[in-house]
Amino acid sequence: MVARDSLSADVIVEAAVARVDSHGMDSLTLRTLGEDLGAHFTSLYRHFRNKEELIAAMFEYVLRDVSDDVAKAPDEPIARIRSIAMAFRRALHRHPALVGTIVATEGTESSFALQSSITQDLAALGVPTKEIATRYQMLESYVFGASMFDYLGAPNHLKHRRQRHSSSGLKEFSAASKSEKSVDSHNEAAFAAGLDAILIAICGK
Amino acid sequence: MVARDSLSADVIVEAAVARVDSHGMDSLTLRTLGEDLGAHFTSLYRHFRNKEELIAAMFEYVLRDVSDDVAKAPDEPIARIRSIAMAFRRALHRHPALVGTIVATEGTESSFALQSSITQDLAALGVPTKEIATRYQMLESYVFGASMFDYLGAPNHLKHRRQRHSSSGLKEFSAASKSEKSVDSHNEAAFAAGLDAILIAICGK
DNA sequence: ACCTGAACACCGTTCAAGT
DNA sequence: ACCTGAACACCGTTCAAGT
Repeated sequence: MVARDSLSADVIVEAAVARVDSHGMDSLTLRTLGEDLGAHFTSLYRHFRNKEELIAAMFEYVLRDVSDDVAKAPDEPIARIRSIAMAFRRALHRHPALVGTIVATEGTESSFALQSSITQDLAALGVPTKEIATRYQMLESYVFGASMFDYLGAPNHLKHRRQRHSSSGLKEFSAASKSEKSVDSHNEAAFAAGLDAILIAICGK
Repeated sequence: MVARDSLSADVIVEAAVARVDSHGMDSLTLRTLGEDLGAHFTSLYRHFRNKEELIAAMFEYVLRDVSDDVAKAPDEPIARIRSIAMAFRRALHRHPALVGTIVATEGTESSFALQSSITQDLAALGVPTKEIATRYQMLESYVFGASMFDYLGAPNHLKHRRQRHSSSGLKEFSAASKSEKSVDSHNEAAFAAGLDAILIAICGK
């Protein structure tokens, strides 16, 4: 049905990302994806050994955006770490359903490069060598963890969070739950504030 | 096959939790669970409208442990919030595969009670009313998010994290990745330190 | 009333068959 | 060499049938 060789790993990954962006991770099946591409679903196995490998490629796809931002990050270690963390957050904010792909990855080249870079920044700040692993992990768990939690259920995460705020019945949450937009800005403000708190903790000697 | 009325919602939930504890969330299917219970898998529908409802009940099951600890929490607001957060963490540490159940829940009575309690603690500390929602969310995203990230892939999460530390090739991570036990204690130490950082940030005026 | 069994519409994955 | 089609072993869910 489809033109020969019109399928490539890149084309498939982009279609997969577009699908989860608009319909969520649950809607990603080989059959629906094949339909999006106008190809028989079994032909996807020519480019990916299995679904897990496709999902890992989707994660790499979002990491590519981050790498561009990292190149422009400032030199001062703390500002640099914050900048990298925010770049991750922005990438996931653009494709919230992709938080579900963090699961699958064993650790990619790009992620090791970032880990190495941040490790060096921490060392430059005078963090004792034996504390670096724990400090790094505080950052990693926070950035990925908070994003996972915030974006869970994408693309309906804002609707869900808003509903939860509303049905709590607490007056303190009525402003935040006014609209999906206000939920989103509260989300992002809370993330940035939490990141600053974590940064203060991990960058001290 | 099974004795009449031997099945109850509680029995099913406990069997489901036992299964995910030892074999992980992926292994939880109605068919395997029915086999564990010696019952036909379709008979589970007599107690839960669907699988999602069963998973919500599993989440409530872990919240029950937390409630006991909350009753014993100190009165001083900051210590109290820390104590509640650590109670959550401990409950999830006991059943790491249950982090996957956080997804499904819309917000349960128990969770609203905790939200209300923490909201009052923040108010007692003099946090401005209009900031409470954001502060609360910093805590919620941190506690659930970091735990989700740390325990992802349970019950093999320690093996995976250890592998990732090892294959990073960074000398700073060799001590942490010595054994699964050391990975675990680094995990928990990082969580506690991050929690303290978040607490400082959210409890200030 | 409670449990079983067959059936349905979906999955991911494999592999022989077409061109 | 590349794509298709049929088949397989699984899912969650529904519902008529047994007792």
